[in-house]
Amino acid sequence: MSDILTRLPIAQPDAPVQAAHDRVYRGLRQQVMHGELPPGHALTLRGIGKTFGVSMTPAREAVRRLSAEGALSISASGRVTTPELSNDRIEELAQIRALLEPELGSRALRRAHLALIDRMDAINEANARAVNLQDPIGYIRTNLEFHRTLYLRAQSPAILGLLETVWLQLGPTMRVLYTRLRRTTPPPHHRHMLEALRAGDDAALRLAIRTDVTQGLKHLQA
Amino acid sequence: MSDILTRLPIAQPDAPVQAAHDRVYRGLRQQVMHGELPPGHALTLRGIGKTFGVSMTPAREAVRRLSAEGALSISASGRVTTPELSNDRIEELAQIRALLEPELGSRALRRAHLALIDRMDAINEANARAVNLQDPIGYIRTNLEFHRTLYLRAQSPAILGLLETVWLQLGPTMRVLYTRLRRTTPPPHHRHMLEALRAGDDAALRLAIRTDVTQGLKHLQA
DNA sequence: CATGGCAAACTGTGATCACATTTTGCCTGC
DNA sequence: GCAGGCAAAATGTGATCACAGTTTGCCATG
Repeated sequence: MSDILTRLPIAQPDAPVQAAHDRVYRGLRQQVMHGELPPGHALTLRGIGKTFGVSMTPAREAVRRLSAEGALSISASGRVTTPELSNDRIEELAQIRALLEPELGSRALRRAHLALIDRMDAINEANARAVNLQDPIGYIRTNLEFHRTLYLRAQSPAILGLLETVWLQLGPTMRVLYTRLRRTTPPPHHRHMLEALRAGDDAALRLAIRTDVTQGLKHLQA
Repeated sequence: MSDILTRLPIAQPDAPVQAAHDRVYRGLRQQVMHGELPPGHALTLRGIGKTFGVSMTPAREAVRRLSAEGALSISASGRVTTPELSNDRIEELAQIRALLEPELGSRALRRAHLALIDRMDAINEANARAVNLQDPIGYIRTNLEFHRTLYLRAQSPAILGLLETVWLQLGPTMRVLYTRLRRTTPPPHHRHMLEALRAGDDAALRLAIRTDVTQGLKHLQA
């Protein structure tokens, strides 16, 4: 049961032929978003190419695309690393999440049905298991999947797309955050979100989401 | 051919050495954001390269970066065009502006001073002149500059960066909008924004910005 | 006049290469 | 022991090329 949940959330039903640069892009993107790479981790085009079995050209395109989304930083001399965020930038990104995510939740609420809430419940349990296992990557993955499952219902691809780039930028930082504080209990506000969803309470849902988003990142401010 | 001539490195005393792909990126980005290209306009890598005097490689990188920001669309077969937005997507992007821009305005308000307001006033007059001249590109440019001048004061680069990608996506569409409705009066809410700024009234500023952003794009909904 | 098809032109993709710059690591001299 | 410097290795950049897929334009056919 949990095997399904640990799989990639975005499963393309019909994946025709993936261009090489797209395979590289997706692979790197998942590594960054799920916090598999620490902040400041260095990458090389030749190394990426070797990992994915392609030449430098597709690796460069994937890197260029990811750096445009803020998932990777490129130094003045062109070297590629995962970003190291300042506290100010983390605060800004948290603020963006606090603005966009309640809106997405509200839009999803109008279209939500019981099966959706049940699915979120299951993901939340997988999230709790990741907490018990002290598995930061699993924690980040299930946490994002919990939110994304709800927001997909909002039918607002532009907003969700923008939000995912924010998640991307926070990926390496969240890894540090969740490895450092070794939490022992799952995020309490996921329960509040589920309750508000069942009750159809828009204001309560917005508040629960905003609190969940804001609180998690507060702990990082050193 | 004059191929050799276009490839000769020309010594530029003042200009810092700018990577070729970055020059191409900036050039295309400005064309898109200022509405110099209509929605659906086709571009080719070889054509872009020729325009900027570079080979396909930097052109491809610039295009890849811009498509990651939503400034360009890439078809299934890899063809590059400016995006043609659906009404739903326009509504979403307007909603994002309505969420982010009041926040940026509010942050800027705390740091605003008289010289800033004067500068915005001057830009607004240039905007009015563009209206009189029926110059859509000038109108879009000065309109964005008006907003950006304010938001730069917010000292929130992450939020502003995200917002600029939204502007980018709306560029070609705004061109259509403003050429179609041939407005004869400048946007009235710019005045309200300036008044709220002078009064230091946060709530009034947020409302003025939200209205300005929302109203402009309402006219496009067919 | 409309339609189908086919060849030519066009276009994006990925590999490879030469080159300039940066980074690394070692070794000398103090 | 510690800088400083220098050569070697590593790295990103941009040009070029072959290739496959797509689009275009023209002509024959009905």
